[in-house]
Amino acid sequence: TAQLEMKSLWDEFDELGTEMIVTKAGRRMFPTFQVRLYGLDPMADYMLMMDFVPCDDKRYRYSFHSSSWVVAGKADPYMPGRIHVHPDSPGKGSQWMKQIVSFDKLKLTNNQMDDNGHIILNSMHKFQPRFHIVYVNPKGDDCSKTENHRTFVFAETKFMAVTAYQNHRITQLKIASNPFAKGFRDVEPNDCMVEVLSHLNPCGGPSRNNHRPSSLQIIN
Amino acid sequence: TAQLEMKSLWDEFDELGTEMIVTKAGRRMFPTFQVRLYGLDPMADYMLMMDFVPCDDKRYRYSFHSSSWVVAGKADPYMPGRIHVHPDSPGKGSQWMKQIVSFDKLKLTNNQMDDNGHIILNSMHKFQPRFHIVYVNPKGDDCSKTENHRTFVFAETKFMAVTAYQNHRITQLKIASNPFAKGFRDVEPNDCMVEVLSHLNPCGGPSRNNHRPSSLQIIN
DNA sequence: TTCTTGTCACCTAGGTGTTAATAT
DNA sequence: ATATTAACACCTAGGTGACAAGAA
Repeated sequence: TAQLEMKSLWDEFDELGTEMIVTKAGRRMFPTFQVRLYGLDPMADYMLMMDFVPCDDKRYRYSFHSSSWVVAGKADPYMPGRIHVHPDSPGKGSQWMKQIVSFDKLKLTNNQMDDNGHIILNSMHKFQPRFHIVYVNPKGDDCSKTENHRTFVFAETKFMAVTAYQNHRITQLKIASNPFAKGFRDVEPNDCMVEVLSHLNPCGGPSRNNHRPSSLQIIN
Repeated sequence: TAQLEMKSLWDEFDELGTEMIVTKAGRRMFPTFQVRLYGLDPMADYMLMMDFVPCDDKRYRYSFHSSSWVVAGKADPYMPGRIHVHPDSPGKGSQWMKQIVSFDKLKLTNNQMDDNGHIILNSMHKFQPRFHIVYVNPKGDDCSKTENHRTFVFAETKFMAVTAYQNHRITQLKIASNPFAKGFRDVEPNDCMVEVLSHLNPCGGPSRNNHRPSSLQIIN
């Protein structure tokens, strides 16, 4: 069995409509897809992997008027998606279970010609990440004889691929929760941010920010 | 078989008498111990590891008068050294051979109570790094039946463990060749440095350095 | 109009030797 | 005297959204 890490953060994003940036060079996901595993055979070898499937065959655009995503036609053609194999694969069950498994090396791109092994997604399309555990048979590899593959889908991790954020509330939640975006935080985390930052370091301290004026800014 | 990477850089250090810093928190080696492997069974599993053995049972001190290391007594007691297992272990022969194997996660410490898994060394003692390839038998693990272990020693990688550099020429060579010490370079790499920097980026460009006056400094 | 691209300041994270203070 | 420690400025390396310019 597999349990999604940071589920409450994923839920917050999902309620707003998660967006993930795709770039030519490849962009990491945030939140990062992380799972905790239970019930594996400690001695057996497993491959862990992820892929992404379209949620529907529609293309979307963001309506700033209604602050929501609206259908903008039929989906662009989608090749059978690439599979991202966790770099620690193959590994023993005991190894995978003794700590959280993090897919932080996985990157998303919109470059159909990508040769860096990144996951290729169509922008303005909706995707569902999937997580796979594959049991590696040591020798007698009788294909399709035993159940050797298991797939997990966490609905709260679905997202819209974008080249630039559309929903401003998503942008703000990313800035508030992603440590690498700390440079864009305008105010110190206080009362009104508690529910957002409770997933992370609760004592983040004030941020310094010189790129834009702000009356609440703390300069030190 | 195994081939030492950056051998010419190791040789330069060895001629001066290599020194490696040990700290309580753990310090990486520089140069990093890296090898290129050949002749492994592509399908077989191997563990790759390193350990460190004393070169002698002496304790040294650096004589600034003679600019050399002199014996300063008998060696401090030395526990059987820890073994550093390469984090990609176990891995298939094909994996190990398709790229340089780098022990850049290995750290040296002088803290006898270290619980971070770092290599514990006595300061002011001389050590010889060793590299081991261990063949992992899949099932019938009859111990000491077949030769399943191989050790490589590169004499040019021996070094003195220190808490602070003693030989100033070693300090200068570290600064000139370690990218992380670029902040201490006083002059741009030019003609007289070619043989040192030929192992690294030959077009390093000038460095900016404000912590000490220098008539040759380039400010931009 | 709508979407994409490239550059940038600002971060996180962590590897350097220096230096002054401390220990032995 | 000699050896060790801890804080520090200065790097490498790379992950952020903002922004202006470009493309469709």
